Formats: sequence, structure tokens, C-alpha cells
Amino acid sequence: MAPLTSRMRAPAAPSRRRHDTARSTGPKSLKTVGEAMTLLEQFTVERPRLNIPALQKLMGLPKTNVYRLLSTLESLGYLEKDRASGYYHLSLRLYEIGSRSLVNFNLRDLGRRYLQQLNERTEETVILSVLDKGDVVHIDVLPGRKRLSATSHVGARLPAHATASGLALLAFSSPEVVDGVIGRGLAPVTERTITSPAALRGVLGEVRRAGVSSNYGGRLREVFGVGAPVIGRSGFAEAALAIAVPLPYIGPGDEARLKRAVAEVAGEFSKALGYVPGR
Amino acid sequence: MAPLTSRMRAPAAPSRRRHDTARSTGPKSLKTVGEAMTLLEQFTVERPRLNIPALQKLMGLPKTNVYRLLSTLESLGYLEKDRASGYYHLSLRLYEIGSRSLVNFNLRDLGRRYLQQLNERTEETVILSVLDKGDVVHIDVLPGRKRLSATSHVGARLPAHATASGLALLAFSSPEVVDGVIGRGLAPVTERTITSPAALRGVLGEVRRAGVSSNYGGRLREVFGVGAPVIGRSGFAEAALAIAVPLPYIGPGDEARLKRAVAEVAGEFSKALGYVPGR
DNA sequence: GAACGACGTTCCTAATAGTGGAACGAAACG
DNA sequence: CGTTTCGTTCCACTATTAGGAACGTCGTTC
Repeated sequence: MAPLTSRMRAPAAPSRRRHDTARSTGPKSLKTVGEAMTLLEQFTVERPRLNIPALQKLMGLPKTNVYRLLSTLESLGYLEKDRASGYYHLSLRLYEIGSRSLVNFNLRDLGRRYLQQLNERTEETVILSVLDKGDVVHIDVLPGRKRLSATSHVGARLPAHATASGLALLAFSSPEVVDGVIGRGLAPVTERTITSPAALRGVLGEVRRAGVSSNYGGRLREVFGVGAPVIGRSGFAEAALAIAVPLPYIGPGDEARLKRAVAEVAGEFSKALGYVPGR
Repeated sequence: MAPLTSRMRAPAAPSRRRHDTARSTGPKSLKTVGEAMTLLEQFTVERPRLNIPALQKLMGLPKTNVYRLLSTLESLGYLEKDRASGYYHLSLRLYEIGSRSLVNFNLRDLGRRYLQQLNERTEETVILSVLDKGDVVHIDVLPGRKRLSATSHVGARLPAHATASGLALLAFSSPEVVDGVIGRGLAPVTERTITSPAALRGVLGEVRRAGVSSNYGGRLREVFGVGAPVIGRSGFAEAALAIAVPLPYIGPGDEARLKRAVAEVAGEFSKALGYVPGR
């Protein structure tokens, strides 16, 4: 091996990049941009309004820097400041850009009718999700008609192994995807979350056989989830339809009924995408 | 006047800021952040995938800078690169952040049922929009059941004076908002767009009286739009419900029927928000 | 009502982080 | 098989950003 410290032009040598920030992600990244985006990420559903001291604590940056980032993002129109309180919140401008990222697959538009169908049929919260970098991302949600429905937000990103959607997606994904998820580690969310690789593989096998997944409190202790894959031409899952029911609403026989409903609607969706069940 | 060149601490002097970039928007903005965001904005529904030369032309930056911005944004997970073609596109990560900006008003979740109602009743594309900085922003869309439906995308930002939604919103907004829109100038979108302030005020008066707006090709030549305000406790419009119908589908009597439908559903929505019609 | 503390804002200079021309390799083209 | 186009790397210069310090202004507290 050649010494990596050499500074020569190195015509054929791989020549390590200078920094290797975090985990060797490409060339040097623009620091300020990263900080600005990190700041935007601090605004969550639970914590939608933040001020300078709060962000200071969250990000560990000097007050001045936070202030400058905020001012910049505000003048660009991505944040709005409540004049009186001094608190900032995300603006609709971000919603615009974010929405555009969905045009790449119009799954959401296609899925609307099936979501509605499932929603009407079960009266529960129904969810359409995709797998993105090993996580489940909800791209559409129709709230249940009953008084309380599981908190599922459009745009939410969740660990695949802890949700019914995720299990349905993983069961019908390529082995590499599953290995990737397992490789990252199966972090527990509740005490019922699947955390062992073997257990996960076992469950995925069952899901593959049954065509439906279920999740009894693996993400939220009080929520029961049922999921089914939406399969495209490739034979792999392109999305998952799921339903989330608060445990108090679950009676005997409901589980089977819900599973059937989800599986049927997801099956129709798959057919619409050009999937032919006969292998 | 004291000489501004002095470097003293200037205890009480107002002391002009150094740059005044563009239009005196607050303090100095972080350049790189602005460029990164501008780059993200280049990705639109019509043009969802871009490569370095394309962005170079669009932004007028040196190739290297574009490359660095792209690499940064990619390593942060906001862009994805198609390994083969070298083209970039927006990732779902942006969808996550964007979605969070909606929690500030849960209008969208509340509006779902009314959108569905209107959609079932008319079988046409229905839209829920709000006014943001003088523009209409679509926060939810249910596509029509007929074969073709007007292209309305969630997240789209459109000029208020050129859409049925916008007219409904403006008609039930405070005078300042209307003045603001007029002050910015009424840019024509098609040859039927309202462009004169007097004409707009006239139309808004009618809309206020009738409770519904209509738009005959003011934004898209071949689309007919009908809108109605969703009014909250304040008595001002919080949102607008609208319906977009391709002209070929419009028969005699349809216009009246559609107007009635939109007005009725929007009225129910308003009531749900706590609006009492008796002033 | 004076003294304190918390927060937003401005100032200023060292030095870091970003700029952009130049050059390279690899495909795609003709 | 030259030629163009695009992605990528290099590097020296300096514009740009970082961040400590100080200031003004509200609200609280005693």
C-alpha cells in the first residue's frame, strides 16, 4: 500500500479526500449549508416553533450563528418569525419544494382512490407509505372517522422494522434491502419492537406467505397496525397500504376482518400497477 | 452628520449596514445557504431532474460551485443522484420537512372530509388552498374521476388573481391583503386573466355577494374553475375550496350545479370551523 | 423602581471556509 | 479515433463566515 500522506499529484492514486467528515460521504461538504438544513430539521411536529436559545441548545452553536442562520432562512422565505414572540416556524415555501419531490413517482395520486376505499370500508386511519433508505415514509394519510386515530403524519419517517407498513414493504423487497435494514441495527421503539435479526426474518417470511403484516404495539404501545404490500411490475413492493387502529377499538374478529380488507385493497392497487399475481 | 467611515464603537449612531443586498431585507444573509436553496428551487414539476450543465445555465454559477452544492445537498440527503445518468432529483427527505410546515394549521386534515365530499358529489378535481403572501398555495388535491383532470399539484403556488380559489380567498380577506396583491401588479397568465385593479375589485364584490367565484380560463385556457371561501371565526377566509373542470366536460346547467355544490360544502366546512353566517 | 436576567440584535477582526480557473479522466459523439 | 461534453479533483487566493463582546429592550424579582 502506498503511503497516503503523500501530497503529490498522484496520477493514478485514489488520493484520500482531506476531511472525511462523518462517514466518508463524497467530497468536502459546504459547512454552512449543512448547518442551515440541520436548523430546519429542528422544527418537528412536536416542536413546531423555536427561538434562538432553544436552537442554540439543540445545535450547540454560538448565539450569533443561530441568529444569522435564522435571519437568512427568514429572508429567503423558508422560515417565518412571529414578530411579537420572536419564535420562528416553517413557512409554506418548504411545503412547495417538498411536494415537488413526489412527482418522481405519482404513487400518491394513484393511491388516493385505494386509500379512500379502505378508509370508507374500515373507518380507521389508513396510510400509504414507501420505503426510502431503509425507512418507512408516509406519503399519504386519511384520518379515521372515529374520535381518536393513531397519530400518523404525512411525511413522517419511521423505522421499517417497527411498523406494519415497514414489515409489508420489507417482506416484498430484495434481500439487499432487508440486509441493509438489519445491518443498521434494529433499534427498539417499544418493548414489543422486533429487535433480533432472526426474529425479523421469521416475521418477514410469515408476511410473505400471508400477504399481510401486523404490528401489535411495536411502534406505539397502544396501536395495532395492519399492512399489505402494493406490488408493481417488478414483483417487489413499491408501497404499502396500512391501517392503524387504537387498541381499545379492537374487538374479537376485527383483526381478521381488517387484514382481509387491507390485503384486498392493496391487491387491487397492485393489479392497477400492472402486477400479475401469478408470479 | 458624523463621518460614517469612522471605526469608533458609535454608541448611539444608527450606522447603516454594509451591504443592503437586494431590498434591505434584514441583516446580511449567508450567501451559500441562499445558493443552495435556490438550487433546490430549480427542481420543478415540469423539470424534476437536472444535471450540472443545466443548473449552471439556470443559476449562472461556475461548474465547480454547482458541483459542490450538488454534492453537499446529496450527502445531506436532500438530493438523490441517478448513478448512471448523473442527473439529480429531489429526495423524500424534503417531503418530510415540507410536510411539517403544515402542522401550524391542521386545515388540511380538517378539510379532507369536505374535499372527499365534494369530490364524490361532482367527480371532478377538487382543491383546498390557502393564501400565503398574496399567492394561492394548494394544500390538498383530490383528482377527478374522469379521464382527464386539470393539472393541479399539491404544493403549487399560483397568482391569486388568476384562480378561482384566489378570488374566493381575496373576496373574503382584509382590504390590506387585496391591496397588497394589487400593489404587486396583476400579471396576465392567459388573455382572460383579470389584470386591471378596477376589474378585480369589481369581481371581488360580486364574489362577496354570491359567495362563489368562478374563473373561465384565467389561468389555464381550457379549464373552468369554481371556488368558495372557507370562513373561520374571524369572518375572514381561512382557505378556499375549489373545483377545476376541463372545458369539454362543461354542459349547460353544469355551471350552476357546480357552484351550488362548492358553495354548500365550503359552507359546511366554515360552520365546522366555528363561523356563524349571521355576521 | 432599581437591579437582575433573558433574549434579540449589532459590531468587529482573525482565520476559516468557499471561490473558481485549470486540468484530468471517462464517456458519448460523429 | 479525434472531438466534445460532463463529472470530478486540485489548489492558491481572498471574500466570507465565525463567534466573542457589547448593547438595547423587555419582563421579573425583590
